[in-house]
Amino acid sequence: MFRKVLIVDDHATTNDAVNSILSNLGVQTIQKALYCDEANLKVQKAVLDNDPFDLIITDLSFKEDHRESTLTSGEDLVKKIRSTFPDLAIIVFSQEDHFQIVRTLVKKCGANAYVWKSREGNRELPRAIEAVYNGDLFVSRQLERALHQKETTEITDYDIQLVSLLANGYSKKEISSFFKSENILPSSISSIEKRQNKLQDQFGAANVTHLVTLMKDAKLI
Amino acid sequence: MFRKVLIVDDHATTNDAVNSILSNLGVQTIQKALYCDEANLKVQKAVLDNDPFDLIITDLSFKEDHRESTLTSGEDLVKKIRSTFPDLAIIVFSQEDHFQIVRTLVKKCGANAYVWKSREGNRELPRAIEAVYNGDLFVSRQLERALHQKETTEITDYDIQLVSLLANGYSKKEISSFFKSENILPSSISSIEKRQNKLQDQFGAANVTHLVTLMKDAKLI
DNA sequence: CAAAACCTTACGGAATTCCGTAAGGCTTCA
DNA sequence: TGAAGCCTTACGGAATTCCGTAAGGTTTTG
Repeated sequence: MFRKVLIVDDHATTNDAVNSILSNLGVQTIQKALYCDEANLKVQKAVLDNDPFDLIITDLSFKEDHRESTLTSGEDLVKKIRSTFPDLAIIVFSQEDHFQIVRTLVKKCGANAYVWKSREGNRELPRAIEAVYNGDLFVSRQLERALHQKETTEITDYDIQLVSLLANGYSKKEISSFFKSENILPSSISSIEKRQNKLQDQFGAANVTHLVTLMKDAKLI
Repeated sequence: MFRKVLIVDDHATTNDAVNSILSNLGVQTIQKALYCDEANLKVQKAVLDNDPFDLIITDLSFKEDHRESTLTSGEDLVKKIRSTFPDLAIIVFSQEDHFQIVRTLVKKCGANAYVWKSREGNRELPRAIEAVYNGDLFVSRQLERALHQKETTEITDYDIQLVSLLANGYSKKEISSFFKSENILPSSISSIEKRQNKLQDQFGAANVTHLVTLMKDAKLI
């Protein structure tokens, strides 16, 4: 079983519950961090002390507070840990359930498991810990389709960036200029308009404001 | 101390942690509900059995699932319980922290306490339970200003309804017609335009799409 | 290799939004 | 009681978006 585990969550209730699960599994050393920078520091310090963590269980969303942060989300933390410590096992334990987020965390950011903080979360987390310890990938049953189903109308990073810019108040003219300056293709106003129309059809949105609403509800932006 | 308590939360980890806190406080009977309709049913059944609950601790947001629901949020549940059982103590235990939501839950919906699921949530919850048992109102220290500070540029229900309609893809023309048909004043296109401009200034939004984004981020819509 | 399909870009007209000004009514204050 | 301030509504012009069509290039398919 894992020897030394770090729990990263800013909800004390979650920390206590995960602590119990780890104790029941026989994990010897359990530490906690309440925000991402603290977690990153603890991981680095542990390596310097020649007593590294071998598992991290982290949430994705953290409450912003007065601290200056370089890592503001669980996703940032997962990326950072994966790039710095390629062998450190990472379990994401979050209530976020959108397929795009799951796919990103597991396929792009390199998490070893994604456990949905659902009603069955307490039962799935021990299973995820065992699976990851055995070298297996684990994703909550309800979210497995996120990794397998190939959607014919996939949302691309370009789409997300485009709608994010629209959501942040930029006009299509301004976005076109920005894309041209950043060498992001396609960059014409017409193309942006057509891509937006495509997304509106896909989401059944009446206009761009509605599209932004639907994509925020789906947590794509 | 409270005799019989119902915990309403769809996160098993939270349920377990709150369960521990209540046991430590000497609460004899603790039951759980994973969604709002289940909670409402349990409360009604307990009254019929002549063994009612005297406290409910509930989250606000619940994951939608396949069930047909009449109560889809903690706010719905709080309103329902307060209108049906005026003396049943209600504690809201949520990670939602926007002042408007706190004000609504406590002042309009009649919750006896609002505890923020923050890093100090585990320490504040026992204090909230004691305070409510003693007949006092309790709100997490960081959110107390929600009840006291009188904002000069308060967001009204009209504003929220207006922006919700904009967010859902309706044009100002359509909204004007809708307001006229529902006898909601003011209802002219000009007034709607001016009210939207006022909100855009207030939030520092570049356009209506940006306003919707900022108000969703603030969880006002 | 050629045709079909799709993407990018441009264009123009209709529709809507943005922006500022103005008039009348209501509320507040001196 | 009257003036000042604010709100609601209307109006018009400028700017932007919406919508459809078209041309050229690229990719896919037979």
